[in-house]
Amino acid sequence: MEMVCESGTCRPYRSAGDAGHLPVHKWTSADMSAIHQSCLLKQLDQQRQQELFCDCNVLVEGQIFRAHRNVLYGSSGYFRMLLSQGAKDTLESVSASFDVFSPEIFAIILDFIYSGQLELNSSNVIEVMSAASYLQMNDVISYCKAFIKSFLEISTKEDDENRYLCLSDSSPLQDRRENVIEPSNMCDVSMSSQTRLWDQSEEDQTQEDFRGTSPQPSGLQQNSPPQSSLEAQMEEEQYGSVLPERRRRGSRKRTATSRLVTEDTSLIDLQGVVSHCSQKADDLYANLPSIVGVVGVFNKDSTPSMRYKCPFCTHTVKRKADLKRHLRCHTGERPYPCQACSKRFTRLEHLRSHFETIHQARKLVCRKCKRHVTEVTGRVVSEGTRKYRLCDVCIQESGYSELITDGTDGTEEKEGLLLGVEEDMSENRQIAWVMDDDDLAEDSGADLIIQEVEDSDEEASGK
DNA sequence: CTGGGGACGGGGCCC
DNA sequence: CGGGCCCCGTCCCCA
Repeated sequence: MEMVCESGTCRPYRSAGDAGHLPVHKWTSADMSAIHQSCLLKQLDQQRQQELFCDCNVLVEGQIFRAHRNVLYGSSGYFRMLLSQGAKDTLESVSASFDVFSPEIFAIILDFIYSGQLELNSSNVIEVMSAASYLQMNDVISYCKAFIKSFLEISTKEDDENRYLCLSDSSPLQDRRENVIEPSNMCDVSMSSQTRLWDQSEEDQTQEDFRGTSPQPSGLQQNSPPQSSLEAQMEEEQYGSVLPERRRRGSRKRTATSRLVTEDTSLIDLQGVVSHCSQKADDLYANLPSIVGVVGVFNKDSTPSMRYKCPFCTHTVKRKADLKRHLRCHTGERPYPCQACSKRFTRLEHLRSHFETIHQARKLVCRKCKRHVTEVTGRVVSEGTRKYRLCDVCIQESGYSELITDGTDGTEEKEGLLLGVEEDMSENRQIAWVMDDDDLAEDSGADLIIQEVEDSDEEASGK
């Protein structure tokens, strides 16, 4: 028995069970599967080019792309959602239109869907990745990330003890590049993508995710990009080996400080890439391609609204300045260090809020009884660099009253207490003492010194 | 174990 | 466009 691929591109196969013939090659099931998928994909691509059985029109900036809905369904989370909505109308042609990426970019995406060949270069990779993010094509995103990583000649970065980004001196650059995909004009991802194209279990899981988190895409309307699994994917990638402390703390989007995962090229952290390349949000922002600015949302009165899309996640913002601010959460940039405790912040207002709360006891609330106090009635208590207020009642109840000086020999008392703090701090223990408001200004950490620094500067000074 | 509060990060938007 | 305010979500700590 001889099996011949109809496309004529595959080599003939002779069954080993055929007594009359010895097998030409010893094919494994994996070979067979790959060949079958390759042949099937080629067939579908031929059908697409001949517009045979195409049941889906994709309109991109006025240009129509004909495709098969089942292929789109299997390749893109966005189309999966879109086509799921119209699943009952199986006999009617389905249309979708986009203005958020160019026809050229979509052609690259569509070629990838039908061939597994992704034509990436340095000038289109961001736009392709952005489009892939919109279309929820994680394979494409992963390979774009890999491409960028290799293109920028990046290496791994590691979290330092301060949980901030720094260059790792521990491993040679060469070693760290072993798992990097070298840049090329053609990024061949055919087998992996094809294999995943019809991976039902994964598809089910993905769809389950989309049901839970994504807004429903609508065919002819331009909506904000659906919540991609990219974010979850990136988060998962980021924290595959991230410090547990960092993972536990922080807000819902802990995107700033993370470790680059290099064991697998599919687990490449673009955010780490960007950070490692010492690109501040300003630089990143200045170099963003035009695709970042998108018209994809309609106001309530149906007028189009311009929004700016982050190239690294699905987030869109109204103002470019907000995008610039948002980019800091991807770059890990924390330009506002607290002079009192060395904690760093992405925004000046966060630093100010932190400083006033933690180091200046600006809250006129007794920390113990929560009652409102005044500058006079609320005495400032200090624990290390931390300060807070206690009302007179709570001070007496807590026994801190013994530490209050009568003003005549207060200097000695305070000096003694301060010395006591230092001694106890050396034993990793803290002791409280009471200060007047005037003491705040004298305390080394009392005045907020706003000093915008770069991470690299801070690291250098730290070393 | 659980609920409340504090600290912090991030988005929207006004000035 | 930057600064700042407000709001909300998340995490951690503590009673």
